[in-house]
Amino acid sequence: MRQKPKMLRRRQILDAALATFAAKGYDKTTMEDIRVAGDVSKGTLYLYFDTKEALFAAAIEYLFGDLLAQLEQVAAESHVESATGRLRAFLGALNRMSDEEDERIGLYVDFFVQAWQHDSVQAVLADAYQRYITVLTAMVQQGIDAGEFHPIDAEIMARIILGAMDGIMLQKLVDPAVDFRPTLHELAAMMMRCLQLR
Amino acid sequence: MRQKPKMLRRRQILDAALATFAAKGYDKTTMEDIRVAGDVSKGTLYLYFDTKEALFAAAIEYLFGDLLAQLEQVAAESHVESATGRLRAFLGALNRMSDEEDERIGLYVDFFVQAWQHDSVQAVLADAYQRYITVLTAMVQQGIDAGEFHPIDAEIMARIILGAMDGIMLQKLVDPAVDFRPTLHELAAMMMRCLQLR
Amino acid sequence: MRQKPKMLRRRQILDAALATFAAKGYDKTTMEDIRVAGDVSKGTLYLYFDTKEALFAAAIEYLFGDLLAQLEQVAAESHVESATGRLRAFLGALNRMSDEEDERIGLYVDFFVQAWQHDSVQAVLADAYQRYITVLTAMVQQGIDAGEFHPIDAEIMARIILGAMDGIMLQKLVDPAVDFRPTLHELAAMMMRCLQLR
Amino acid sequence: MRQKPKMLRRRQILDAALATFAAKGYDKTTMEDIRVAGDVSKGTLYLYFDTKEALFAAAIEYLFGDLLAQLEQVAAESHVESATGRLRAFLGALNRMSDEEDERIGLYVDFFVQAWQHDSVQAVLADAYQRYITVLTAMVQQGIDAGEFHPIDAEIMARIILGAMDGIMLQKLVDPAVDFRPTLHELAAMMMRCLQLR
DNA sequence: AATGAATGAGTGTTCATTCAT
DNA sequence: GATGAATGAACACTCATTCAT
Repeated sequence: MRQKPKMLRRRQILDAALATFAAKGYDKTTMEDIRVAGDVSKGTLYLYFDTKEALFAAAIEYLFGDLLAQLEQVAAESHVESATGRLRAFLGALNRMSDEEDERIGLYVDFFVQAWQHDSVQAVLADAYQRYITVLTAMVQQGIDAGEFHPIDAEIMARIILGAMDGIMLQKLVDPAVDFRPTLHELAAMMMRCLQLR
Repeated sequence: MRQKPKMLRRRQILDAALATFAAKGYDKTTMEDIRVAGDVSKGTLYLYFDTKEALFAAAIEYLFGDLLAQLEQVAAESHVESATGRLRAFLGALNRMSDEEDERIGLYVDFFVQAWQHDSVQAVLADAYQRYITVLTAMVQQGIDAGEFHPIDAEIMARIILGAMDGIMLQKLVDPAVDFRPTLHELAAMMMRCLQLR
Repeated sequence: MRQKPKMLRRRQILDAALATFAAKGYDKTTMEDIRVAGDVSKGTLYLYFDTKEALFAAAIEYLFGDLLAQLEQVAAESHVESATGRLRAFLGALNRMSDEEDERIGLYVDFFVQAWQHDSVQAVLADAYQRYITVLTAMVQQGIDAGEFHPIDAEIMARIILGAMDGIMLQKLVDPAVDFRPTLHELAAMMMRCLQLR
Repeated sequence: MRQKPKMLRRRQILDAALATFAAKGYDKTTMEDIRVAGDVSKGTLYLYFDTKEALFAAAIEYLFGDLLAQLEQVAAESHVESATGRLRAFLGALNRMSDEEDERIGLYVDFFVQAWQHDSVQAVLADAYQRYITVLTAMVQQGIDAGEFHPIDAEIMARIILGAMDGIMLQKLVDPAVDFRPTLHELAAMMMRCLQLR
């Protein structure tokens, strides 16, 4: 195939990898599957990524890259509303994202399993997760500082919220028929209720 | 090897399988690993379980077997206290169990990933998960019926609680240094606060 | 294939490996080649030898095994003759062996090259070579002690003799048409002449 | 990169190739290794040499080129001494060269192994080896003609001497700790002793 | 019931070589 | 002439599963 700008080719591979990992999981995905999905040669795959593990880690980074940057910016910029309003909006955004990622839940959970087994994956996922936690912790803390929320430990709160969302989506793997949206919605409402001072 | 009562031999294999799956995850565990851990021959392994997948599913069932029966009994029997007190006790029991299962978190998450990929695993895990949900839903419902809790959807509440616990433990895979006990503890407290009528 | 006594199967593989290594050299020989030559399955190959390198090392050991044992016994037993006569007989035996190993010269040289690159091969070859040196050194030393030979350093003499034989055979790889027998013969004669006291 | 006179670029590649082949052997050396060592592009490599095999053959030629020309000249020119003195000097020179080539012994032996497998390598090595033999044969013959040496077959003598030197160095691959200089020295002395008429 | 030797399809990875720029 | 991205055939090795004993 013709030469392409390196970054374009890289994306092409990462997109193929993500699609395949999302469909079959890390272990059942073969480099051959990715090769076919990405319409690249085996050699090219290894030209861009040293190992399957490295490709997986890169795919995680790639997937969370824009997403997190976006979230961080949103969290940093919105000066207008009350902390309450902003957190509510943020949770709404997270919920909407979860909706759209319906198909990728297996992949997300696989991230954790592979992080458990491969240090390089753990490093990347830890970084991404920490960024989620940091953003959410900051939002909660602002609410506390503004006197809008109960003075609880903001990071614990952040971990509860993110964990709960992940865990609820987990259920989809056990019963794909389940619609987790009402549960996520109720979770967000409940969290707000718990946080707010009366 | 001397013949053993079938059930004993079965347990021996399941224990070995659980220990190995818990250490290396489903995919990196080989039947040979299990053979060694269980001090059985290859042939015997297949005498008791048709495939690796079937062994994994059986291991899930085995692991949750006693546990769930116990929980269900506890939930059914304890007449004494208020619904509030009983739920509190139940959550406490769950938390304590989670503590002790520290080492098996990876395995638990792997259950979900394999359920995603293998129908037979999904069937078993779905059953176990449903039993958790059912028990917890019942306890919440009793509180509502007794006028102690807000009249929310009991199953959604159950799903939030179990999901949150799972999701919080998930974080351990990303950062093994994290101590999730305070988070779990705070979660339980918050759930009770949200539920209770004032 | 039917089960065979382990040692028989092992030999079957080693014979196939030796034949293939001798024909194509270590690097150009694939495990598949050996599999075919030995009429075994891939899996069986690895059941008996962990890696290609280990199989190569085992093949060296196997090849020199009987041979060296034989030589050592010959050297130890023949009480009858003079040291001169015995050394002459020994060199004659070595020459005859070299003759018959015509086809394997490439393999022998490959032993050295692979020993250079792989420690495990080096270890095995070093052991075999040392045994040759030890036997030959002993024979020379006996001649010196008996007053039949010049009092030179026996091990250096042994190294010269063995080295010269190897080096002369080396020439066959450069020009397969060359007949190294007269050269080997002359070498033996010359060595005897140099050693003997007049 | 700037254009260089063709021959300079060629040497740059050959030097890189020799260094790499000497370190890792023919088969473990990749064209990429040579590319890096030579600071050239992949394309340029193939611009100067059609295949890896051709590059190896060219490297052999390059390595022996000056060396042999030098030796041949030395052999042809030195009219002064007796044949005995000249052969002694020649062997001394060879021994000194061997000393310095300590690091390249693996490579030299690999020449023979690759010659065994690749005709093109064999052709080049055969040529170089023949030149060694020719030079040495001539020197021995001169000694015979001058009545200084026993009237033996000069070429056989040459083959014994060169072979012995090669074979003694071979031992270094089996035990890198061995110091072959005393052995080489003793070999030269012994050869002179055998040759000379008393 | 129990064994463990045997299997072979399948996997991640390498590397000499090509060719559009 | 020089480049380096792209290729794909080939390789060593793995492992779930079978079956003769």
